[in-house]
Amino acid sequence: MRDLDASESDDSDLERLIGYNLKRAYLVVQSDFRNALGEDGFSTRVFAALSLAVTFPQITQTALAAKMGIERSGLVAIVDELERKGLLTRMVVPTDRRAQALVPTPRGREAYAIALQKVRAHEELLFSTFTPDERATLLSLLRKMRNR
Amino acid sequence: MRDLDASESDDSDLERLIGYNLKRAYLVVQSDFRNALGEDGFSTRVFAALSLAVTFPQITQTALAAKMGIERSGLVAIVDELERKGLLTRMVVPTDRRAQALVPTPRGREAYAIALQKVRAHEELLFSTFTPDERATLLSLLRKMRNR
DNA sequence: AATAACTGTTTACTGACATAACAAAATAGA
DNA sequence: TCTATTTTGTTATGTCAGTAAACAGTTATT
Repeated sequence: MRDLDASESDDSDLERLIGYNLKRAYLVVQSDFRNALGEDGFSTRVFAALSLAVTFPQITQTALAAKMGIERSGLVAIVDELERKGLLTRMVVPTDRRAQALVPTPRGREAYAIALQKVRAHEELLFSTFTPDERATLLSLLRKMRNR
Repeated sequence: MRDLDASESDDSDLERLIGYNLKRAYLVVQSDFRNALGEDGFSTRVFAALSLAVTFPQITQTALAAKMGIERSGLVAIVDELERKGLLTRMVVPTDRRAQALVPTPRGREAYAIALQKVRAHEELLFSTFTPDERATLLSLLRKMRNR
């Protein structure tokens, strides 16, 4: 799904709204992401979950959902997928029998390392026309938005 | 749906990816948008369609879909909604009996003007901690992304 | 001991898209 | 001019990402 917009910079109200441009830019990244990771690759959210599980091993599902900014219920399917693929396991937490500690398997760590490289290469390509300065600026402005 | 992320700047791989930050920033804007427009307000895509119909009256559905970057089939429901609310009409194109020219009604123009003001006020609030320079920079970087 | 709160889960729902097929109409090619 | 191709709007169907509500089991509070 390429960007079909023929008249690129038509000077409409819409084009002057940050929100609209943010959405369009996000769709560009999103649509390229999967194709960068290939057929068997993760969706963005599964990649994000795996990344956080690798970075914070033994994280609980509630904590992970909070970090991702989604509901606990939504995380279930994501963890199911990663567990089914043998990339992480739900482990018992001795101190709290309700909770599940998410622990990446060795294969999970491997798969993540590979995926991360692909994602970085993908971003490298996507932002090849951006100077390092522009990338850093964009990153920090987006971070600032998240923190309101 | 507020941003539940407690540890704001945990220095994970994810936080260094532009794509991830873009997605999170987009979700912040998206979730605030509807609530800014109130109960009876438009969704982002309906607002976008109305905006373009007002800016380019008599635009055809195919052209509008192209401008929005979505498929023609997806636009049908959006135009249905706007027509049902009496904000625009599908008019006959004399030169091509297949096409429908989208023409905003006076009420449509009014509703759009009001909504646009609300959206702008919303962005003003959302970016209240941003300098004019930062806003302009963010806008131009996002535009640059869209054009690859 | 009783009540409240929390964890992971299921189920059902929504919104925002895509794809494929279609009839009616327009255009291009022979 | 006749035929074949393309285009327009539309319907039907499916997918993906997410929410909300309810639930059982467990832990915390009072």
